[in-house]
Amino acid sequence: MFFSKLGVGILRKLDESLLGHIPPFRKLGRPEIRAILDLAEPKRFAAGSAVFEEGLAAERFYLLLDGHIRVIRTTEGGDQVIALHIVAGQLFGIAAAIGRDTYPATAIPVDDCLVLSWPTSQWSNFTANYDGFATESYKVVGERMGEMNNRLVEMATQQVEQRVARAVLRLISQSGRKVAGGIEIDFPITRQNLSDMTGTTLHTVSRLMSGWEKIGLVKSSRRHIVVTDAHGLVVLSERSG
Amino acid sequence: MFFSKLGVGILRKLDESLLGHIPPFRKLGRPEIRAILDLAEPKRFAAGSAVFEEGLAAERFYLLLDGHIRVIRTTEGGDQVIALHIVAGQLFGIAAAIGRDTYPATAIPVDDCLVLSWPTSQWSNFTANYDGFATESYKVVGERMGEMNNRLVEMATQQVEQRVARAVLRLISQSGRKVAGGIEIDFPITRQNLSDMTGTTLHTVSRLMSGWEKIGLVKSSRRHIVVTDAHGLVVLSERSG
DNA sequence: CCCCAAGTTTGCTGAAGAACAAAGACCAAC
DNA sequence: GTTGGTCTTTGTTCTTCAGCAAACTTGGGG
Repeated sequence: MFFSKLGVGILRKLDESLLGHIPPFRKLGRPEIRAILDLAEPKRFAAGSAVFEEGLAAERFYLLLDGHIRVIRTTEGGDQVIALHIVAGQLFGIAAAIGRDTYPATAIPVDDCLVLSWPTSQWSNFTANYDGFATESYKVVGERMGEMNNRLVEMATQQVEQRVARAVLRLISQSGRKVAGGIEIDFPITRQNLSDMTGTTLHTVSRLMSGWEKIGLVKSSRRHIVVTDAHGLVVLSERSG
Repeated sequence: MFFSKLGVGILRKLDESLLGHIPPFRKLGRPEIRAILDLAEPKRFAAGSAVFEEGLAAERFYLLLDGHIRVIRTTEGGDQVIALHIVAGQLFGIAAAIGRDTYPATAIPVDDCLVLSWPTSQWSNFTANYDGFATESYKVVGERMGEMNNRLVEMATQQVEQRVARAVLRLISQSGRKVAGGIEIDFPITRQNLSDMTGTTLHTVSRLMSGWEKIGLVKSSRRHIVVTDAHGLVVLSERSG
Protein backbone atom coordinates (compact mmCIF):
# COMPACT_ATOMS: atom_id res chain seq x y z
CA MET A 1 0.00 0.00 0.00
CA PHE A 2 1.42 3.25 -1.17
CA PHE A 3 0.60 5.34 1.82
CA SER A 4 0.76 2.79 4.59
CA LYS A 5 3.91 4.25 5.99
CA LEU A 6 2.86 7.86 5.73
CA GLY A 7 1.05 9.87 8.31
CA VAL A 8 -2.17 11.54 7.34
CA GLY A 9 -0.65 14.93 7.99
CA ILE A 10 1.53 14.61 4.97
CA LEU A 11 -1.52 15.00 2.75
CA ARG A 12 -1.62 18.64 3.65
CA LYS A 13 1.53 19.23 1.69
CA LEU A 14 1.01 16.52 -0.86
CA ASP A 15 1.96 17.31 -4.34
CA GLU A 16 -0.89 18.07 -6.69
CA SER A 17 0.20 15.11 -8.78
CA LEU A 18 -1.58 12.96 -6.21
CA LEU A 19 -4.93 13.49 -7.89
CA GLY A 20 -3.66 14.32 -11.33
CA HIS A 21 -3.71 10.76 -12.61
CA ILE A 22 -7.09 9.83 -11.18
CA PRO A 23 -9.77 9.88 -13.88
CA PRO A 24 -12.22 12.45 -12.53
CA PHE A 25 -9.39 14.93 -12.06
CA ARG A 26 -7.27 14.07 -15.06
CA LYS A 27 -8.17 17.10 -17.08
CA LEU A 28 -7.49 19.63 -14.35
CA GLY A 29 -4.55 21.95 -13.90
CA ARG A 30 -2.47 22.21 -10.73
CA PRO A 31 -4.22 25.25 -9.25
CA GLU A 32 -7.59 23.56 -9.59
CA ILE A 33 -6.33 20.38 -7.99
CA ARG A 34 -4.80 22.43 -5.23
CA ALA A 35 -8.17 24.03 -4.58
CA ILE A 36 -9.82 20.64 -4.50
CA LEU A 37 -7.24 19.24 -2.12
CA ASP A 38 -7.68 22.21 0.17
CA LEU A 39 -11.35 21.37 0.51
CA ALA A 40 -10.69 17.69 1.13
CA GLU A 41 -10.66 15.99 4.46
CA PRO A 42 -8.21 13.10 4.49
CA LYS A 43 -8.90 10.24 6.83
CA ARG A 44 -7.64 6.79 7.59
CA PHE A 45 -10.00 3.91 8.33
CA ALA A 46 -9.10 0.60 9.89
CA ALA A 47 -10.50 -2.61 8.43
CA GLY A 48 -14.02 -3.18 9.61
CA SER A 49 -14.95 0.36 10.68
CA ALA A 50 -17.74 1.68 8.48
CA VAL A 51 -17.02 4.79 6.41
CA PHE A 52 -20.75 5.40 6.16
CA GLU A 53 -23.90 3.43 6.69
CA GLU A 54 -26.94 2.64 4.64
CA GLY A 55 -29.78 5.06 5.17
CA LEU A 56 -27.79 7.86 6.76
CA ALA A 57 -27.82 11.35 5.30
CA ALA A 58 -25.24 11.55 2.53
CA GLU A 59 -23.25 14.43 3.95
CA ARG A 60 -20.00 13.72 2.19
CA PHE A 61 -18.67 12.01 -0.89
CA TYR A 62 -15.43 10.08 -0.97
CA LEU A 63 -12.39 9.15 -2.97
CA LEU A 64 -10.46 6.05 -2.05
CA LEU A 65 -6.73 6.71 -2.21
CA ASP A 66 -5.53 3.42 -0.88
CA GLY A 67 -6.99 0.14 0.28
CA HIS A 68 -10.21 -1.67 -0.60
CA ILE A 69 -13.76 -0.99 0.38
CA ARG A 70 -16.68 -3.36 0.40
CA VAL A 71 -20.13 -1.96 -0.22
CA ILE A 72 -22.78 -4.03 1.49
CA ARG A 73 -26.48 -4.12 2.09
CA THR A 74 -28.12 -5.88 4.97
CA THR A 75 -31.63 -7.28 4.83
CA GLU A 76 -34.21 -7.15 7.58
CA GLY A 77 -33.50 -10.83 8.04
CA GLY A 78 -29.85 -10.10 8.75
CA ASP A 79 -28.52 -11.47 5.49
CA GLN A 80 -25.65 -9.57 4.02
CA VAL A 81 -25.20 -8.92 0.34
CA ILE A 82 -22.01 -7.48 -1.08
CA ALA A 83 -23.00 -5.03 -3.78
CA LEU A 84 -19.54 -4.18 -5.06
CA HIS A 85 -15.93 -3.50 -4.19
CA ILE A 86 -14.23 -0.15 -4.49
CA VAL A 87 -10.56 -0.02 -5.39
CA ALA A 88 -8.01 2.77 -5.03
CA GLY A 89 -8.66 5.75 -7.27
CA GLN A 90 -12.42 5.40 -7.30
CA LEU A 91 -15.09 7.74 -6.04
CA PHE A 92 -17.69 6.27 -3.72
CA GLY A 93 -20.58 7.44 -1.60
CA ILE A 94 -21.65 9.62 -4.51
CA ALA A 95 -25.33 9.53 -3.68
CA ALA A 96 -25.51 13.13 -4.85
CA ALA A 97 -24.66 12.04 -8.39
CA ILE A 98 -27.86 10.07 -8.61
CA GLY A 99 -30.14 12.50 -6.84
CA ARG A 100 -30.25 10.71 -3.51
CA ASP A 101 -29.83 12.28 -0.12
CA THR A 102 -29.09 9.11 1.82
CA TYR A 103 -26.49 6.44 1.22
CA PRO A 104 -28.01 3.37 -0.39
CA ALA A 105 -25.52 0.98 1.20
CA THR A 106 -22.86 0.65 3.87
CA ALA A 107 -19.16 1.05 3.07
CA ILE A 108 -16.76 -1.14 5.03
CA PRO A 109 -12.98 -1.02 4.60
CA VAL A 110 -11.59 -4.49 3.96
CA ASP A 111 -8.07 -3.45 4.85
CA ASP A 112 -6.56 -0.21 6.07
CA CYS A 113 -7.88 2.54 3.86
CA LEU A 114 -6.97 6.09 3.14
CA VAL A 115 -9.76 8.28 1.83
CA LEU A 116 -10.40 11.86 0.93
CA SER A 117 -13.85 13.29 1.35
CA TRP A 118 -15.75 16.45 0.55
CA PRO A 119 -19.07 17.84 1.73
CA THR A 120 -21.90 16.86 -0.59
CA SER A 121 -22.64 20.54 -0.97
CA GLN A 122 -19.47 20.73 -3.05
CA TRP A 123 -20.80 18.22 -5.57
CA SER A 124 -22.53 20.77 -7.76
CA ASN A 125 -19.50 22.99 -7.57
CA PHE A 126 -17.23 20.18 -8.76
CA THR A 127 -19.49 19.06 -11.58
CA ALA A 128 -20.11 22.61 -12.77
CA ASN A 129 -16.60 24.00 -12.56
CA TYR A 130 -14.15 21.19 -13.07
CA ASP A 131 -13.83 19.96 -16.57
CA GLY A 132 -14.36 16.27 -16.99
CA PHE A 133 -15.38 15.65 -13.40
CA ALA A 134 -19.05 15.21 -14.19
CA THR A 135 -18.41 13.06 -17.24
CA GLU A 136 -16.05 10.75 -15.43
CA SER A 137 -18.29 10.48 -12.42
CA TYR A 138 -21.24 9.47 -14.51
CA LYS A 139 -19.08 6.99 -16.32
CA VAL A 140 -18.34 5.41 -12.94
CA VAL A 141 -22.06 5.29 -12.23
CA GLY A 142 -22.60 3.68 -15.60
CA GLU A 143 -19.96 1.05 -15.01
CA ARG A 144 -21.36 0.12 -11.66
CA MET A 145 -24.81 -0.08 -13.12
CA GLY A 146 -23.51 -2.31 -15.86
CA GLU A 147 -21.83 -4.56 -13.36
CA MET A 148 -24.94 -4.80 -11.23
CA ASN A 149 -26.93 -5.59 -14.29
CA ASN A 150 -24.60 -8.39 -15.22
CA ARG A 151 -24.82 -9.83 -11.77
CA LEU A 152 -28.59 -9.66 -11.91
CA VAL A 153 -28.59 -11.62 -15.13
CA GLU A 154 -26.18 -14.14 -13.64
CA MET A 155 -28.27 -14.56 -10.53
CA ALA A 156 -31.30 -15.18 -12.66
CA THR A 157 -29.80 -17.60 -15.12
CA GLN A 158 -26.69 -19.28 -13.79
CA GLN A 159 -25.93 -22.04 -11.35
CA VAL A 160 -24.02 -21.45 -8.18
CA GLU A 161 -20.72 -22.76 -9.52
CA GLN A 162 -20.80 -20.41 -12.50
CA ARG A 163 -21.74 -17.46 -10.33
CA VAL A 164 -18.93 -18.03 -7.88
CA ALA A 165 -16.44 -18.53 -10.71
CA ARG A 166 -17.50 -15.24 -12.24
CA ALA A 167 -17.30 -13.45 -8.93
CA VAL A 168 -13.73 -14.63 -8.51
CA LEU A 169 -12.85 -13.63 -12.06
CA ARG A 170 -14.39 -10.23 -11.54
CA LEU A 171 -12.33 -9.76 -8.41
CA ILE A 172 -9.06 -10.63 -10.08
CA SER A 173 -9.84 -8.35 -12.98
CA GLN A 174 -10.66 -5.45 -10.69
CA SER A 175 -8.17 -6.08 -8.00
CA GLY A 176 -5.79 -8.80 -9.08
CA ARG A 177 -2.06 -8.86 -8.54
CA LYS A 178 0.25 -11.01 -10.60
CA VAL A 179 2.24 -13.40 -8.48
CA ALA A 180 4.36 -16.43 -9.21
CA GLY A 181 2.01 -19.09 -10.47
CA GLY A 182 -1.07 -16.98 -11.06
CA ILE A 183 -3.09 -13.93 -10.12
CA GLU A 184 -4.12 -13.29 -6.58
CA ILE A 185 -6.92 -11.25 -5.11
CA ASP A 186 -5.02 -8.55 -3.34
CA PHE A 187 -7.18 -8.14 -0.30
CA PRO A 188 -8.39 -10.60 2.31
CA ILE A 189 -11.50 -12.48 1.34
CA THR A 190 -13.33 -15.35 2.99
CA ARG A 191 -15.64 -18.06 1.66
CA GLN A 192 -18.36 -16.27 3.55
CA ASN A 193 -17.59 -13.08 1.63
CA LEU A 194 -17.76 -14.91 -1.66
CA SER A 195 -21.05 -16.45 -0.67
CA ASP A 196 -22.37 -12.99 0.19
CA MET A 197 -21.45 -11.88 -3.31
CA THR A 198 -23.17 -14.77 -5.01
CA GLY A 199 -26.19 -15.55 -2.90
CA THR A 200 -25.06 -18.92 -1.67
CA THR A 201 -23.57 -20.33 1.56
CA LEU A 202 -20.02 -20.49 2.79
CA HIS A 203 -20.27 -24.27 2.77
CA THR A 204 -21.06 -24.44 -0.89
CA VAL A 205 -18.28 -21.99 -1.73
CA SER A 206 -15.86 -24.03 0.32
CA ARG A 207 -16.78 -27.20 -1.53
CA LEU A 208 -16.43 -25.49 -4.88
CA MET A 209 -13.03 -24.04 -4.03
CA SER A 210 -11.81 -27.40 -2.82
CA GLY A 211 -12.94 -28.94 -6.06
CA TRP A 212 -11.24 -26.25 -8.12
CA GLU A 213 -8.07 -26.61 -6.14
CA LYS A 214 -8.07 -30.34 -6.85
CA ILE A 215 -8.20 -29.75 -10.60
CA GLY A 216 -5.62 -26.99 -10.48
CA LEU A 217 -7.70 -23.89 -11.15
CA VAL A 218 -7.00 -22.06 -7.91
CA LYS A 219 -4.88 -22.21 -4.84
CA SER A 220 -6.23 -20.85 -1.63
CA SER A 221 -5.50 -20.49 1.99
CA ARG A 222 -7.14 -18.67 4.81
CA ARG A 223 -8.63 -15.40 3.51
CA HIS A 224 -6.46 -15.63 0.45
CA ILE A 225 -7.09 -16.79 -3.11
CA VAL A 226 -4.76 -17.23 -6.07
CA VAL A 227 -6.19 -18.10 -9.45
CA THR A 228 -3.70 -20.39 -11.14
CA ASP A 229 -5.66 -21.06 -14.31
CA ALA A 230 -7.78 -18.08 -15.18
CA HIS A 231 -8.64 -19.48 -18.57
CA GLY A 232 -9.83 -22.72 -17.06
CA LEU A 233 -12.01 -20.77 -14.69
CA VAL A 234 -13.50 -18.77 -17.54
CA VAL A 235 -14.32 -21.97 -19.37
CA LEU A 236 -15.96 -23.34 -16.26
CA SER A 237 -17.90 -20.12 -15.74
CA GLU A 238 -19.39 -20.43 -19.20
CA ARG A 239 -20.44 -24.02 -18.92
CA SER A 240 -23.96 -25.33 -19.08
CA GLY A 241 -25.81 -22.07 -19.75
CA MET B 1 -54.21 5.17 -23.60
CA PHE B 2 -54.30 8.89 -24.03
CA PHE B 3 -53.05 9.08 -27.55
CA SER B 4 -54.33 5.88 -28.99
CA LYS B 5 -56.84 7.63 -31.15
CA LEU B 6 -54.56 10.37 -32.32
CA GLY B 7 -52.37 10.33 -35.36
CA VAL B 8 -48.69 10.95 -34.91
CA GLY B 9 -48.90 14.05 -37.04
CA ILE B 10 -50.82 15.85 -34.37
CA LEU B 11 -47.70 16.02 -32.26
CA ARG B 12 -46.37 18.66 -34.58
CA LYS B 13 -48.92 21.07 -33.33
CA LEU B 14 -49.24 19.70 -29.86
CA ASP B 15 -49.57 22.14 -27.09
CA GLU B 16 -46.49 22.75 -25.02
CA SER B 17 -48.40 21.53 -22.01
CA LEU B 18 -47.71 18.05 -23.29
CA LEU B 19 -44.28 17.99 -21.70
CA GLY B 20 -44.90 20.55 -19.03
CA HIS B 21 -46.02 18.08 -16.40
CA ILE B 22 -43.30 15.51 -17.03
CA PRO B 23 -40.60 15.72 -14.36
CA PRO B 24 -37.50 16.44 -16.46
CA PHE B 25 -39.28 19.33 -18.14
CA ARG B 26 -41.31 20.60 -15.26
CA LYS B 27 -39.26 23.67 -14.61
CA LEU B 28 -39.20 24.88 -18.18
CA GLY B 29 -41.14 27.67 -19.80
CA ARG B 30 -43.22 27.33 -22.95
CA PRO B 31 -40.63 28.62 -25.39
CA GLU B 32 -38.08 26.17 -24.13
CA ILE B 33 -40.50 23.27 -24.36
CA ARG B 34 -41.42 24.41 -27.85
CA ALA B 35 -37.74 24.27 -28.80
CA ILE B 36 -37.43 20.80 -27.32
CA LEU B 37 -40.53 19.59 -29.12
CA ASP B 38 -39.23 20.95 -32.38
CA LEU B 39 -36.15 18.80 -32.05
CA ALA B 40 -38.13 15.70 -31.14
CA GLU B 41 -39.03 12.90 -33.46
CA PRO B 42 -42.34 11.33 -32.49
CA LYS B 43 -42.89 7.73 -33.36
CA ARG B 44 -45.34 4.96 -32.73
CA PHE B 45 -44.23 1.40 -32.00
CA ALA B 46 -46.36 -1.69 -32.10
CA ALA B 47 -46.11 -4.26 -29.33
CA GLY B 48 -43.11 -6.49 -29.87
CA SER B 49 -41.08 -4.31 -32.24
CA ALA B 50 -37.83 -3.28 -30.57
CA VAL B 51 -37.24 0.45 -30.04
CA PHE B 52 -33.52 -0.24 -29.77
CA GLU B 53 -31.33 -3.25 -29.18
CA GLU B 54 -28.64 -4.13 -26.73
CA GLY B 55 -25.16 -3.34 -27.98
CA LEU B 56 -26.15 -0.95 -30.75
CA ALA B 57 -24.76 2.56 -30.87
CA ALA B 58 -26.85 4.80 -28.65
CA GLU B 59 -27.79 7.32 -31.29
CA ARG B 60 -30.95 8.62 -29.69
CA PHE B 61 -32.55 8.93 -26.29
CA TYR B 62 -36.25 8.51 -25.68
CA LEU B 63 -39.26 9.64 -23.73
CA LEU B 64 -42.24 7.34 -23.43
CA LEU B 65 -45.46 9.30 -23.87
CA ASP B 66 -47.86 6.40 -23.82
CA GLY B 67 -47.76 2.65 -23.39
CA HIS B 68 -45.34 0.37 -21.58
CA ILE B 69 -41.86 -0.74 -22.45
CA ARG B 70 -39.98 -3.75 -21.24
CA VAL B 71 -36.23 -3.54 -20.98
CA ILE B 72 -34.63 -6.93 -21.45
CA ARG B 73 -31.25 -8.57 -21.66
CA THR B 74 -30.60 -11.83 -23.41
CA THR B 75 -27.83 -14.20 -22.41
CA GLU B 76 -25.59 -16.16 -24.77
CA GLY B 77 -27.59 -19.18 -23.69
CA GLY B 78 -30.79 -17.56 -24.95
CA ASP B 79 -32.27 -16.89 -21.53
CA GLN B 80 -34.13 -13.65 -21.22
CA VAL B 81 -34.03 -11.41 -18.18
CA ILE B 82 -36.37 -8.48 -17.76
CA ALA B 83 -34.37 -5.65 -16.24
CA LEU B 84 -37.20 -3.19 -15.72
CA HIS B 85 -40.38 -1.70 -17.09
CA ILE B 86 -40.74 1.84 -18.35
CA VAL B 87 -44.04 3.62 -17.89
CA ALA B 88 -45.45 6.70 -19.57
CA GLY B 89 -43.61 9.90 -18.72
CA GLN B 90 -40.22 8.28 -18.25
CA LEU B 91 -37.01 8.78 -20.14
CA PHE B 92 -35.27 5.66 -21.42
CA GLY B 93 -32.33 4.73 -23.58
CA ILE B 94 -30.35 7.38 -21.75
CA ALA B 95 -27.02 5.66 -22.19
CA ALA B 96 -25.49 9.09 -22.60
CA ALA B 97 -26.37 9.96 -19.03
CA ILE B 98 -24.07 7.28 -17.74
CA GLY B 99 -21.23 7.75 -20.18
CA ARG B 100 -22.03 4.81 -22.44
CA ASP B 101 -22.12 4.88 -26.19
CA THR B 102 -24.10 1.68 -26.69
CA TYR B 103 -27.43 0.62 -25.25
CA PRO B 104 -26.97 -1.81 -22.39
CA ALA B 105 -30.26 -3.60 -23.05
CA THR B 106 -33.08 -4.02 -25.54
CA ALA B 107 -36.33 -2.04 -25.28
CA ILE B 108 -39.49 -3.85 -26.35
CA PRO B 109 -42.93 -2.23 -26.32
CA VAL B 110 -45.42 -4.38 -24.43
CA ASP B 111 -48.39 -2.64 -25.95
CA ASP B 112 -48.72 0.11 -28.52
CA CYS B 113 -46.36 2.87 -27.57
CA LEU B 114 -45.88 6.48 -28.46
CA VAL B 115 -42.39 7.85 -27.94
CA LEU B 116 -40.45 11.00 -28.56
CA SER B 117 -36.76 10.80 -29.27
CA TRP B 118 -33.80 13.10 -29.68
CA PRO B 119 -30.31 12.59 -31.05
CA THR B 120 -27.84 11.73 -28.31
CA SER B 121 -25.80 14.71 -29.45
CA GLN B 122 -28.53 16.87 -27.89
CA TRP B 123 -27.99 15.34 -24.46
CA SER B 124 -25.29 17.77 -23.39
CA ASN B 125 -27.34 20.62 -24.75
CA PHE B 126 -30.36 19.56 -22.67
CA THR B 127 -28.44 18.99 -19.46
CA ALA B 128 -26.51 22.23 -19.81
CA ASN B 129 -29.28 24.55 -20.88
CA TYR B 130 -32.52 23.29 -19.47
CA ASP B 131 -33.00 23.84 -15.80
CA GLY B 132 -33.79 20.73 -13.84
CA PHE B 133 -33.34 18.36 -16.74
CA ALA B 134 -30.00 17.03 -15.54
CA THR B 135 -31.14 16.72 -11.94
CA GLU B 136 -34.29 14.87 -12.83
CA SER B 137 -32.52 12.59 -15.24
CA TYR B 138 -29.97 11.58 -12.68
CA LYS B 139 -32.71 11.02 -10.19
CA VAL B 140 -34.23 8.56 -12.64
CA VAL B 141 -30.86 6.84 -12.94
CA GLY B 142 -30.67 6.70 -9.17
CA GLU B 143 -34.11 5.22 -8.84
CA ARG B 144 -33.42 2.53 -11.38
CA MET B 145 -30.16 1.74 -9.69
CA GLY B 146 -31.94 1.47 -6.38
CA GLU B 147 -34.51 -0.84 -7.84
CA MET B 148 -31.89 -3.05 -9.43
CA ASN B 149 -30.07 -3.15 -6.16
CA ASN B 150 -33.15 -4.27 -4.35
CA ARG B 151 -33.74 -6.98 -6.86
CA LEU B 152 -30.16 -8.13 -6.51
CA VAL B 153 -30.61 -8.43 -2.78
CA GLU B 154 -33.87 -10.29 -3.28
CA MET B 155 -32.34 -12.68 -5.74
CA ALA B 156 -29.55 -13.40 -3.31
CA THR B 157 -31.62 -13.87 -0.20
CA GLN B 158 -35.22 -14.73 -0.97
CA GLN B 159 -37.11 -17.77 -2.07
CA VAL B 160 -38.93 -17.93 -5.36
CA GLU B 161 -42.36 -17.30 -3.88
CA GLN B 162 -41.22 -14.11 -2.16
CA ARG B 163 -39.46 -12.88 -5.26
CA VAL B 164 -42.47 -13.40 -7.47
CA ALA B 165 -44.74 -11.76 -4.93
CA ARG B 166 -42.47 -8.74 -4.81
CA ALA B 167 -42.28 -8.55 -8.56
CA VAL B 168 -46.07 -8.45 -8.74
CA LEU B 169 -46.25 -5.83 -6.01
CA ARG B 170 -43.65 -3.73 -7.78
CA LEU B 171 -45.65 -3.93 -10.97
CA ILE B 172 -48.87 -2.80 -9.40
CA SER B 173 -47.11 0.05 -7.63
CA GLN B 174 -45.50 1.23 -10.85
CA SER B 175 -48.24 0.45 -13.22
CA GLY B 176 -51.34 -0.54 -11.32
CA ARG B 177 -54.87 0.50 -12.09
CA LYS B 178 -57.64 0.38 -9.54
CA VAL B 179 -60.50 -1.81 -10.64
CA ALA B 180 -63.50 -3.30 -8.92
CA GLY B 181 -62.13 -5.82 -6.46
CA GLY B 182 -58.49 -4.90 -6.54
CA ILE B 183 -55.60 -3.46 -8.48
CA GLU B 184 -54.68 -4.75 -11.87
CA ILE B 185 -51.46 -4.63 -13.79
CA ASP B 186 -52.39 -2.42 -16.67
CA PHE B 187 -50.47 -4.11 -19.44
CA PRO B 188 -50.43 -7.69 -20.67
CA ILE B 189 -48.11 -9.96 -18.74
CA THR B 190 -47.59 -13.71 -18.92
CA ARG B 191 -46.28 -16.24 -16.41
CA GLN B 192 -43.26 -16.48 -18.63
CA ASN B 193 -42.69 -12.75 -18.26
CA LEU B 194 -42.93 -12.96 -14.51
CA SER B 195 -40.48 -15.83 -14.47
CA ASP B 196 -38.09 -13.75 -16.59
CA MET B 197 -38.28 -11.04 -13.97
CA THR B 198 -37.58 -13.36 -11.08
CA GLY B 199 -35.22 -15.95 -12.41
CA THR B 200 -37.55 -18.90 -12.23
CA THR B 201 -39.68 -20.89 -14.70
CA LEU B 202 -43.14 -20.27 -16.05
CA HIS B 203 -44.25 -23.54 -14.46
CA THR B 204 -43.31 -22.44 -10.99
CA VAL B 205 -44.95 -19.05 -11.47
CA SER B 206 -48.11 -20.76 -12.69
CA ARG B 207 -48.23 -22.98 -9.61
CA LEU B 208 -47.68 -20.02 -7.33
CA MET B 209 -50.40 -17.97 -8.98
CA SER B 210 -52.84 -20.84 -8.79
CA GLY B 211 -52.08 -21.18 -5.11
CA TRP B 212 -52.55 -17.46 -4.52
CA GLU B 213 -55.77 -17.46 -6.43
CA LYS B 214 -57.04 -20.30 -4.23
CA ILE B 215 -56.43 -18.28 -1.06
CA GLY B 216 -57.87 -15.12 -2.55
CA LEU B 217 -54.79 -12.99 -3.05
CA VAL B 218 -55.03 -12.57 -6.80
CA LYS B 219 -57.30 -13.20 -9.71
CA SER B 220 -55.80 -13.88 -13.05
CA SER B 221 -56.63 -14.82 -16.55
CA ARG B 222 -54.63 -15.05 -19.72
CA ARG B 223 -51.98 -12.29 -19.73
CA HIS B 224 -53.85 -10.46 -17.07
CA ILE B 225 -53.43 -10.16 -13.32
CA VAL B 226 -55.53 -8.49 -10.65
CA VAL B 227 -54.25 -8.31 -7.10
CA THR B 228 -57.27 -8.65 -4.84
CA ASP B 229 -55.44 -8.58 -1.52
CA ALA B 230 -52.33 -6.46 -1.79
CA HIS B 231 -51.78 -6.51 1.93
CA GLY B 232 -51.91 -10.28 2.01
CA LEU B 233 -49.38 -10.40 -0.77
CA VAL B 234 -47.08 -8.06 1.13
CA VAL B 235 -47.31 -10.28 4.18
CA LEU B 236 -46.50 -13.29 2.07
CA SER B 237 -43.59 -11.51 0.43
CA GLU B 238 -42.04 -10.84 3.81
CA ARG B 239 -42.37 -14.35 5.12
CA SER B 240 -39.54 -16.63 6.13
CA GLY B 241 -36.55 -14.40 5.57
C1' DC C 1 4.06 -21.15 23.94
C1' DC C 2 -0.50 -21.97 24.36
C1' DC C 3 -5.08 -20.60 23.72
C1' DC C 4 -8.86 -18.87 21.35
C1' DA C 5 -11.42 -16.94 17.78
C1' DA C 6 -12.07 -16.87 13.15
C1' DG C 7 -12.09 -19.32 9.17
C1' DT C 8 -12.39 -23.82 6.69
C1' DT C 9 -13.57 -28.56 5.51
C1' DT C 10 -16.54 -32.41 5.05
C1' DG C 11 -20.48 -35.62 5.67
C1' DC C 12 -25.32 -36.31 5.72
C1' DT C 13 -30.19 -35.14 4.93
C1' DG C 14 -33.97 -32.90 3.11
C1' DA C 15 -36.47 -29.45 0.63
C1' DA C 16 -37.10 -26.26 -3.07
C1' DG C 17 -37.68 -25.84 -7.41
C1' DA C 18 -36.05 -27.08 -12.27
C1' DA C 19 -36.80 -30.35 -16.00
C1' DC C 20 -39.62 -33.21 -18.47
C1' DA C 21 -44.15 -34.26 -20.13
C1' DA C 22 -48.69 -33.75 -21.65
C1' DA C 23 -53.15 -31.92 -21.74
C1' DG C 24 -56.25 -28.17 -21.62
C1' DA C 25 -57.97 -23.24 -22.42
C1' DC C 26 -58.23 -19.09 -24.87
C1' DC C 27 -58.03 -15.98 -28.81
C1' DA C 28 -57.56 -14.47 -33.41
C1' DA C 29 -57.44 -15.33 -38.13
C1' DC C 30 -59.23 -17.66 -41.84
C1' DG D 1 -66.85 -23.03 -37.20
C1' DT D 2 -62.46 -24.66 -37.51
C1' DT D 3 -57.68 -24.32 -36.99
C1' DG D 4 -53.36 -23.07 -35.12
C1' DG D 5 -50.59 -20.60 -32.11
C1' DT D 6 -49.94 -18.89 -27.63
C1' DC D 7 -50.62 -19.28 -22.93
C1' DT D 8 -51.72 -21.96 -18.80
C1' DT D 9 -52.26 -25.87 -15.75
C1' DT D 10 -50.94 -29.93 -13.45
C1' DG D 11 -48.45 -34.26 -12.49
C1' DT D 12 -43.99 -36.73 -11.82
C1' DT D 13 -39.14 -37.16 -11.45
C1' DC D 14 -34.62 -35.63 -10.51
C1' DT D 15 -30.84 -32.30 -9.32
C1' DT D 16 -28.92 -28.85 -6.91
C1' DC D 17 -27.85 -26.80 -3.07
C1' DA D 18 -29.23 -25.14 1.64
C1' DG D 19 -29.37 -26.69 6.45
C1' DC D 20 -27.53 -28.99 10.17
C1' DA D 21 -23.62 -30.82 12.56
C1' DA D 22 -19.08 -31.43 13.88
C1' DA D 23 -14.21 -31.55 13.42
C1' DC D 24 -10.17 -29.38 11.87
C1' DT D 25 -6.75 -25.55 10.74
C1' DT D 26 -4.55 -21.27 11.21
C1' DG D 27 -2.58 -17.28 13.04
C1' DG D 28 -2.52 -13.62 16.35
C1' DG D 29 -2.60 -12.07 21.21
C1' DG D 30 -1.80 -12.80 25.92
